[in-house]
Amino acid sequence: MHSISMKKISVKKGEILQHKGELNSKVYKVHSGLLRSYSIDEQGKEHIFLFAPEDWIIADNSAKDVPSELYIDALEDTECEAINRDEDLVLEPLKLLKRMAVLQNRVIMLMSASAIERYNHFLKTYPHIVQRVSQKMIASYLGITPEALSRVKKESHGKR
Amino acid sequence: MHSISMKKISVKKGEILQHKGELNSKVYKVHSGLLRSYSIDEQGKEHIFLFAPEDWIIADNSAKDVPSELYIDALEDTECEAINRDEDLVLEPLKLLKRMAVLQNRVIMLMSASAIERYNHFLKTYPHIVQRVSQKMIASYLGITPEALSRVKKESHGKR
DNA sequence: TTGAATTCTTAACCTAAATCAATATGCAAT
DNA sequence: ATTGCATATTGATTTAGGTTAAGAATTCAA
Repeated sequence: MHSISMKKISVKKGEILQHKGELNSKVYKVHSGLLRSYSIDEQGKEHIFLFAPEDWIIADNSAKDVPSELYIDALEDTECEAINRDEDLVLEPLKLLKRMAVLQNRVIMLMSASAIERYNHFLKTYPHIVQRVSQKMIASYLGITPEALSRVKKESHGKR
Repeated sequence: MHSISMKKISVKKGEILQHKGELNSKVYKVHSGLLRSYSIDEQGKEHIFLFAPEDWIIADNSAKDVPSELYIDALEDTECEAINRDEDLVLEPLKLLKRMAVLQNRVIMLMSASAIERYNHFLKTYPHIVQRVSQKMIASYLGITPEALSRVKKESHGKR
């Protein structure tokens, strides 16, 4: 038997908690503040994978023996704790299922909804995050350019 | 203590195992054959979420108290077993992590890769499935039209 | 085996969103 | 306050992929 390790961590806005390519990546549980995970593609473009505000859990989900795909950094000063991936599995199985649900929704949205629809869905689903991050970040999360988001917002003024 | 329930199920090609909107959806472990999950959007368009060949697990991942988003049906005659979602969590935690990894990859691909790139990635990642399903199905999985896939294949002839 | 029904390919045209570029607005640091 | 820098908006142009349509190739049922 071994005791469970949970390191408390303070991260300043802008600090990178985890780099792409790292091997035994951790799971982070956010107590206060805001973390995000993102990838950078071959053309150097950033794509936000997930926002993690208070009480969310964020991690790279690559297989354990494979280098991580995602960076994780802080969009606000953040207090969180680092948990080992296998321990997370045992500790909070229900949160893990919830994360799966979020991912499933994300895939469905990306495959079947237009930019406007994705934006409106985002507003409804994450009303608290919208005010805390830049348009640029939201656009990146939606999989569109900031320019496209700006135009989309103008259009939807009429419609709601 | 309660015993774990696992029902063996035989599904004929074309049969629907699970409908969108169902409430306590099951997790299916495929022994032989091929299942798929898919959604149908407001315009009536089908989007394949996942292929599940031998030894894969397929399920709707919506929150337990929420109606399922996905249909599951058989692309080939299939032998599988139905497992309750909470039991699946305990039984095969490592497979669950693997499913997360697959989903993460899928999101990254959808956000940052072109149709050609997604197709080539699919070929590399699922070489066995490619031969067993129609172009139409692959296109649907990739999030493009069959016409676009046809074009993409012609283009990549030169390149590899 | 033959007809009917999908599926696949190809082409012409259309549209949503990307790219490029210029200006405007906001914000942080001195 | 003033400079500098990132963000946001707007416009002009391009492009990847969607749509429509028609023919060829496969699959399927009787």
